[in-house]
Order: sequence, then C-alpha cells, then structure tokens
Amino acid sequence: MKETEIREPVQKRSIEKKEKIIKYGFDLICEKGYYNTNTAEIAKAAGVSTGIVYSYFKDKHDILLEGLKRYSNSVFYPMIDFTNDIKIDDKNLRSVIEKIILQFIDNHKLSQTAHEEITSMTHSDKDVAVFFHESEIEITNTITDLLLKNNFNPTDLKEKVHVIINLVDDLCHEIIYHKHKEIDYNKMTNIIIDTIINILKPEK
Amino acid sequence: MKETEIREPVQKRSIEKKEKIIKYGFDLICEKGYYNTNTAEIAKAAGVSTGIVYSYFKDKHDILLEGLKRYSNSVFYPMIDFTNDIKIDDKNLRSVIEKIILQFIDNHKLSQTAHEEITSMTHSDKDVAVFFHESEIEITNTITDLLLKNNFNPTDLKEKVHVIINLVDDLCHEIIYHKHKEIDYNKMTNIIIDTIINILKPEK
Amino acid sequence: MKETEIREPVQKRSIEKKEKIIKYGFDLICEKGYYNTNTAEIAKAAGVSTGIVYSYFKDKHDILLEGLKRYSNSVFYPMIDFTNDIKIDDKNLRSVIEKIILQFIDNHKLSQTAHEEITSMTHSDKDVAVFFHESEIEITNTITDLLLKNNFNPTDLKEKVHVIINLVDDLCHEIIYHKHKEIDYNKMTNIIIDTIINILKPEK
Amino acid sequence: MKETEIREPVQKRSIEKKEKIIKYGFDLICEKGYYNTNTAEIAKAAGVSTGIVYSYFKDKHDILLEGLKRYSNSVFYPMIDFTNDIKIDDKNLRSVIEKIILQFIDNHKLSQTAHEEITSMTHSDKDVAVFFHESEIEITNTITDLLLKNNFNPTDLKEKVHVIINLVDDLCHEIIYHKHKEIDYNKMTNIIIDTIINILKPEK
DNA sequence: CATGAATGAGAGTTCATTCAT
DNA sequence: TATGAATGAACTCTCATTCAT
Repeated sequence: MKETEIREPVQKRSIEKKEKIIKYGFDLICEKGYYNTNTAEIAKAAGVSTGIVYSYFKDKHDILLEGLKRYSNSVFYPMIDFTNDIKIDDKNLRSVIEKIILQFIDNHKLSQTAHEEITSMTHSDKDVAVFFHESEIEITNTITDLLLKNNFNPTDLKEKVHVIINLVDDLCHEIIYHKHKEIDYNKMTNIIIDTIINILKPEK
Repeated sequence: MKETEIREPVQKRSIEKKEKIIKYGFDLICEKGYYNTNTAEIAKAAGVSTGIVYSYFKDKHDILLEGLKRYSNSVFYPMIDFTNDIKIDDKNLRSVIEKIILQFIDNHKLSQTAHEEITSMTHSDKDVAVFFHESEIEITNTITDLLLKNNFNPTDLKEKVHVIINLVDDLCHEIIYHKHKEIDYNKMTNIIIDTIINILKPEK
Repeated sequence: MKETEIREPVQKRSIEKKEKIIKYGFDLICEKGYYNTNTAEIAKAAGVSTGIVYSYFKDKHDILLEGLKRYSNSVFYPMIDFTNDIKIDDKNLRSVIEKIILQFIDNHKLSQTAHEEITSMTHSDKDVAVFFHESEIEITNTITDLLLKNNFNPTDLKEKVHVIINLVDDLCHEIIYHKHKEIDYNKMTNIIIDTIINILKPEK
Repeated sequence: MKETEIREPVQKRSIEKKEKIIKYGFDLICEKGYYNTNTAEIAKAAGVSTGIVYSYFKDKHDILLEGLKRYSNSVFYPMIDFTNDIKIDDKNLRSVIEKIILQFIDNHKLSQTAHEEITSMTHSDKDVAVFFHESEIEITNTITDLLLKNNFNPTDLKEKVHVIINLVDDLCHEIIYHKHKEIDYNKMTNIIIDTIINILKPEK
C-alpha cells in the first residue's frame, strides 16, 4: 500500500531534524490541539520542508505518538529522581510529597497544555490509548516499588498509589491552569497532602 | 452578513428531530471524537437531512455544546437527588457515598464516553472551556451546600469537596472504562470511601 | 417535468400577495444583489411563506423578471408623461431636458440600486438580455417619435436619441450614487444639457 | 485563526500557473458570471487542482480582483499610448479620437464580456466598488492631463473628460455587443465624435 | 389555498500526503 | 536527501425547491 520507505536517520544532521520535528511539532499540538495543527505548520516550526516530515514519520499521527513518548519520559522520571538518594519515612514524607508536587508543576508548565487534548484521543485512537495505559501502569508500579523499598505498608499498596497519583495529578492540573477562582489552592494542597499521608499510614 | 435564521422548533415532531440530532450527534461525537464525526454522519444517525441540522443549530460546534448541556444536567442532578429526602450523618455517610458512586457509574455508562474527548477541547475552544468551568463550580457549590445543611464541619469545606469530587470522578472513570487490569477496583473504592470520610470528619 | 402548476391569482388577496412578492423581492434583489438574496428572505419580506412563492412563480429567476417589467414600466413612462401636453421647441428644450433629468433621478432613487446588478445578468441570462434589449429599443423609439412629433430634425435622429439617452442615463447614475468627489455634478449637468441641445439642433 | 499562507510563486512554472488561474478564471467569470463559475471549473480551465488555487489566492473573490487589475491595466494604457508621441490639435483631434475608439474596441473584444457583470458587483462588493472607483478617477485624470499638456481649454475640463469617457465607453459597448439592430453604428460613431469635438472646443 | 419544515445537491475551502525537481 | 508545489478527497455549510400537513 504505502510505497515510501520510512527512514531511520543515521546521520547527525538527520537525527537532529527528526528531533526538531518531534519537539516543535509536539509543542504546537500541545498549544493548539492536534486537529488544529497542520503538517505545514509543524514543518515550518521545525525548520524543514513538508516533504521531509514524511521521510521520518508514517503520518501526522506518528508525530504525536513520538512526542508523547518523549514528553512522558522527560516528565515523570526526573520527578522522582531525587528519591533514589534518600530514605522516605514518616518524618520526611510530607516534604517529599511537597517536593514531588512542586516538580510536577514545574515540569508541566511548559507543555502540559496538551494533556487533556491528547488524553481525549484515548477514545478514538487505539495507539494513544495503549500508550497512556502502559504509561500509567509504569508510573504506578514505579512508585509502588519505591514505597515498598522504603518499608511502607504493602496492604493494597498498588491501589493506594493509584488513588494518590490521581489526587496529585488533579491538583497539579488545577494549579497549572488555575481554573477556579473560588478555590484556595494552598488549602487544597494541604488537604491533599494530609490525605495522602493518611492513606499511606499503617492501619492501627 | 449571515441571514439564515436558526429556528427553534415548536411542533412536536420538530422538537423530537432537534432532540435526535443532539442525542445521536453527541453520541457519535463521544464515540468517534468531535473532529472525526462529520455533519453528514450526524444527520444520518439522527435520520434527517444535512440541511435541517443547520436549521436548528448554528454549526457543528453548537451541536456539541447542546449535547454537553443535556449530558451534564442529566448526569449530575439525578445523582444527588435522593439526598434531599434524608439527613446525612456519621452513621449513613458511608452508604450515601457508596450510593452516589453507584449512581455516578450508572449514569455515565450511557454517555460518559465523551468526558475526556470533550474536556480536551477546553484548550482550543473557549465555549467548551466556559461550559466546564461553570459546571464544575456549580457542582462544587451544590455539594458544599448539601454538606453544610447537614452540619458538616465548614472549615475549608469548598476545597475539601473539590478534592472529593476529583476522587470520585477519577474512580468512576476507571471503573467505567476499567482501564487497568492490575488494579482491584473493589479495594480502590474502599480506599476512596475511607479517604472521603477521613477528609470530612471534624478535626480533633 | 415540472408537476406543480403555476397559478395566476384571481382573487384580490392573492393578487396582492403576488404583487408583494414582486415588490419586496425585487427591492431586496436591488439592494443586496440577486445571488445574495435568497427566497426565504423574499418570502419573509413579502410576508408570505416560502411555499407560496412557488405557487406564483416558476422559480427565483422569475421573480426577477417580473420585477424588471414593473420597474421599467413604472420608471420610464412617468418620466416623459408630461411631454404629451406641451410643445417642445428651441425655447423650452433646455427646461424640458432639465425636468426629465430631475424626474429620472427622482424615480431612480427608490430602486435604481439594481440597475447594474441586473444589467450584468445580461451576459449570463438570456431572458434578462432579451428584456433589456427590448426595453431599450422601446425607449429609443418612444423618444424619437416624441421629437419627430415636435418637428426636430429627423436626420439620424434615432442614433442621436440613443446617444442622448446614454448621456442622461450615465449622468443620473453618477448623481444618484455620487460616485466621484472630484467631479462637480452641476457643471457636468450643464455640459450634458448643452451637448444634448447641440446634438439636436438643425445642421447649419 | 487562519494560518494557511498565500504563496507568492517564484519559480517560472508556478508564476505561469498563477497567471493561468487569473486568465482562465477571469475569462470564465466574464463568460458565465461570477456566481455561476465555481472554483472547480476555474481550476480545471487553468489545468490545475482546486487546492493550488488556494495557495495563490485568498479566495475565489481574490481571483476576480486580480483579474480586474490585469484587465484594466492591459486595456486602458495601451489605448492612449500613442498619444505620447504626438501633439494633439484641432487638425488631428478627429483622427486621434477615431483611433482611440478603434483601439478601445479591439482591446475589449477579448474580455469585455465581463464589464457589466462585474460592474454590477459594485453594489454588493466593497472591494470591487473601490477598484472601479479608483480606476475611473485614474483614467479621468490621465486623460485630463493629456489634454492640458496639449493646450486644450482647461475650463471644467475634468467634467468634460468624464462626459466624453462615458460617451466612448457606451459607444464601444454597443459596438462590441452590437446590441441594437435598429441603430446604425457608423452614424452613431460620427455623432459621438462630433459631440466630443464640440465639447472640447474653446468657448466663443 | 397556505405553511414552513425538510431535502440534498453543490458550493467554497482545507490539508494530509505525494512527487517532480 | 531535500524541497515545496501540487493533488484531490473530504469537510462544513447554503439555499432553491418540494411536500406533508
């Protein structure tokens, strides 16, 4: 069906070109939405011709997928990196959570605009759905392992972590877009941290 | 410039037609995504001609908005309806939350497919953004009032309610789509109910 | 091919309806252009339903044609009506021309907006072309006869009248729309009257 | 909102393509009318795809405007070009006018079909109105200057020139379309030339 | 006779993708 | 390899005309 071969660039300049397309293309998609961004704009933003885009990517959709991978890897892991060097316990748990929330917010300020736009594609787009699914599992498992390593109560831990991730994710979303004037986000942050601590604490 | 008037149907058959366009149109949009659903399909699904769509709606976008209103009204209010007739207290709080969660899930099975698809449009679509914003405030306020009426601790109540809504919303989402095989959703539900009760309980 | 019979209305109310469609429809066409006026608007302006329009007219085009007939009859003949009662000679020629120009302008203020819009259709519309052709001949002949009756020099009179009609037509057009700020239309009127008198005067 | 850029073609083949769209598009519009010519036909006539039309033109309307410019420039200036090299005076005035009339007719045979079609748009189309307005002023001024340079009587000269242009324009129109069988156009031409000479001659 | 809801062909325009250079 | 001009299918929306009521 498709005649044109997709090249995997080997030369340095070509690799840079592919990276630029992913970076600037994904940024545009995040800003304006997938359907409101056309390939001509992506090519222009990346400083390449429209033709070359189709040397490196099967189609427009492919750019999105590659962007998603880059974005998710670059955001999540740095967020919990610092926990490798410390022992999490009752005493520093609050500050660890605070730090993660701050990093979450920091990392997202750049391109998070996309999150929901792309989350939405979950329903109409199999590839995107699979990506998010796997990504969420990975994050949940990574954090569960982290807590186990730090001797947290293992009962239903995976479920607890899942709830916590949702809480942090929602909180950060709102802070980033600061959607509701009626809500005091300092208070909300404290409520959430208290809640997380409560969820993680050993049963009496 | 644009002279074509948007009719508000008065005859019974016409009203049904408009409703069908909203219903089937919105369903299609939810299933396949807004950009992947075209007006011809919407008309066909509703059993009408493309022309009539533009008698009742300004444009395709307008169908989405009308769908959103129907969806949000028909989902949220029935969910808490039963609370008008009872007094919520420490003893029945758990069962009330359980009931709301069950209703939430029930109501959403029909059309919730849309939620993220359309949430996503928040970023590229002013009208959709405004709609969601107002809708979320309304829900938060309604539930806050409900709890105040039932003598719950008013400290930071709005923020607490907001956190709780997020928790329930996320939980239901996952249950409806049952995204993660690794997660035990019975356990997760219990964790969330415990968490909600903990959030709402008076400070010591 | 066409099943629906075009009715010629006989009842008074029906005749009035048909007249209203012609009047208000043609007015709209003149104001906004034939292609920018739709039948729904015409029906609304005439205070009738869209359906009834197609009882009295074959199609939209037919309304234009009927409007043209009314317009040309109602505009041209009143303009030279008064000349039936007087004798035109060298002494009153100037004032007769002035009077005709004034009447021309008066008559056109109402609906002349159309003239060029519809003139244009000459090229793409056979019926309109025929209408204008016949109308122009009729006017030329009527005025030629009028002048002959008043003993003007018959040499090349038809051609002279044709030139004169063009001159008056152009002048009135410009005055009605007052297109050019750079032109002094009092001066231009005088130049044209002088020119007409010169054209009509007997050769030496 | 609209991101698609209009390209200005630089390559020879592209320039030719753009020119072809203007030429064949304008020709079609002239023949069949603006509203009766669709972009698919224009593209086909020009031997290009519909898409490329929108690379070089903002919209269909833009093609018309470009066509108008080409047409007006290519018609008017060549018409009076020869007058740069000669001195116009009482002796050659008649032959100069004759020559201009002949050139006018020659030049228009190609595309004048459009004139009234497009003139008509004056009423419903701001851009077209402005174009014609400016074009008429330019022509009047150019000819006025030409006559002043040749020492014609400057009294009310601009108004006189305006009347003369109308006369010639109407004459040529009729000759080109040869509308009226009853009119002898040789006689009419002579009447008009006499009239022009009379208008331009110094007052006694 | 009259209505105006309904039709659906066809309009202008966009854009993912291809391909001649 | 790289370009960007070119393609044309597919989109949203309009409106002359019909027809059930």
